Order: sequence, then structure tokens, then C-alpha cells
Amino acid sequence: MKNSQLYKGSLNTIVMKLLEENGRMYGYEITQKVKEITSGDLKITEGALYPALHKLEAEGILEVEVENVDNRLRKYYKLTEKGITETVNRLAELEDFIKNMQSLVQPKLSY
Amino acid sequence: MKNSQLYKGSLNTIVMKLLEENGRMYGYEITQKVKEITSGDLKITEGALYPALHKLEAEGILEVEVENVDNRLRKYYKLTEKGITETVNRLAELEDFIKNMQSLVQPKLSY
DNA sequence: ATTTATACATAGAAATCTTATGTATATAAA
DNA sequence: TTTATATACATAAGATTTCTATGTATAAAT
Repeated sequence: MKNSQLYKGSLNTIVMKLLEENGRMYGYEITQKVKEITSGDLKITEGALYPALHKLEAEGILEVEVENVDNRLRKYYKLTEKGITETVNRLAELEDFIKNMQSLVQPKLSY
Repeated sequence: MKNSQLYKGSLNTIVMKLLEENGRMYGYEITQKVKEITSGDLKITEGALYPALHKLEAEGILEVEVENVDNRLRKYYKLTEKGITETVNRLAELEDFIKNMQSLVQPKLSY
């Protein structure tokens, strides 16, 4: 995802949160959205994203709808009910994680 | 380190920051300090910590001083000059990471 | 005509961490 | 006194995640 190792382990949480917010999205759209939100700072690679989406689908967190747009394939993903529950947990974990990291390194709170 | 995958990739940054703050520490001390700071939330396993310390040492980020205390071995680690420089970079990356994650998930800002 | 953007995919390698196990001493508890 | 807990190090095998590279294919822009 990036030079910094810190993003490791956060891909699923990011994807799930975006889907919670946007209802349904396709892979390429997710990469673009993340790039946009982080001002180009975070680039999700396809080699990470597609296997992650497949796994989340296999786990019953996501479900897929295939569509054909402009002669090109699109796979729209959205959260299942289980996925919605899981997303709530993941976001709580993320909040705890951020708090713990801030306790550990005490960065200047400038947001 | 924990049930949550989010901590993956953050171990080096945590260790380096603690050493920057405390001058020198030994492995076991680091595990206890992290447990204390995070109120038991984050437990660093030995299987993760010791290889990480060895790698940071091999990279010239840390240097070690072996001491014998109460008939038990202690390996005190501290940052090299290169390590100090690297730590500054890592902490900047962590700040960016946290900001990006907050942009992505917009958690309630209650700190 | 060629590059860029869109849109998916996978395989091999690298990196990180978990789980399990091992050694050894000191102290506290049963 | 034996056992469990705490202190203090270590590694090996496996799981998981991600990166890099590569592949297919269409559409639009240069």
C-alpha cells in the first residue's frame, strides 16, 4: 500500500468502512477513492486489494454483484449483514488502536 | 501483538519511540512498558519482539549493551545516531498514517 | 500509433507476526 | 517443599498480509 509499514493490517478496515459509507463500490473505485481521500498519500495496490476482496467475500462479509458497464466488467461489493456487524467491531478496534498509538507516541494533537 | 491486525507494522515504531524517550531499555522491559501504557490492551509477544530487536540492530538502528543483573542476562538497547534520525522519520510517518486513517473513517474526535 | 485510464486477476516473493517451544534464575504461593 | 509465577533471553514453523511483476481486455486521449 505504501512505503510505510504502518498500513499493514488496515486494508480490510478501510474497505469495510468505505462500503458502509457508500453502499456499494467496485475495486477500482475503491483505489481511486482512497487516493482521493488521502490526497494521493495512500495508494492501494491491486495485488493487495483483489485478494482481500475475495477473502472478505469468502468469509461472508461482502457480497458481489457483477455488472457490465461500457463493455467493461465491474464487480460491485457491498456489506452483508454479518459484514455490517463486523464493520462496527473493526471501527471500534481502530479507535482503540489509534488511542493506544497516541498514548505510546504522544504526537502533537493538531487536528 | 494482539487480536486486531491493525498493530501489524507498528512494532518497530513503538520500540524506537520508547527508546528515544527512555534512553535505553531491555526487551522484557519494553513488553511491560507497552502493557502499562496501553492499560493491558497491547501485549507484545516475545516471538515478535526479539527478532525485531535483532533486525533493528543488524540495520544499525539500535546498539546493544549486555549486562548481568541478579544473575540474569539483560540486553539493553539504545538508538544509534542513525536510529535517532530514523525515529524522527518513523514518527512523522505515524502522524501521517493516523491522519489518513482518521480521514478515511472519521472517528469521533474525543481526545 | 501509442500511451493512459479503466477493470479485473493471479503467482511468487518478502515481511511481519503468532504459536509453540526451549533454557535458566528468582520469588511467591500452596 | 514443590509448584506456579515472574523475570529474561531465544528460535523455528506456520499463517497472514502485502508487494512486485505480470497478464488480459476495452476505451479514450495524445
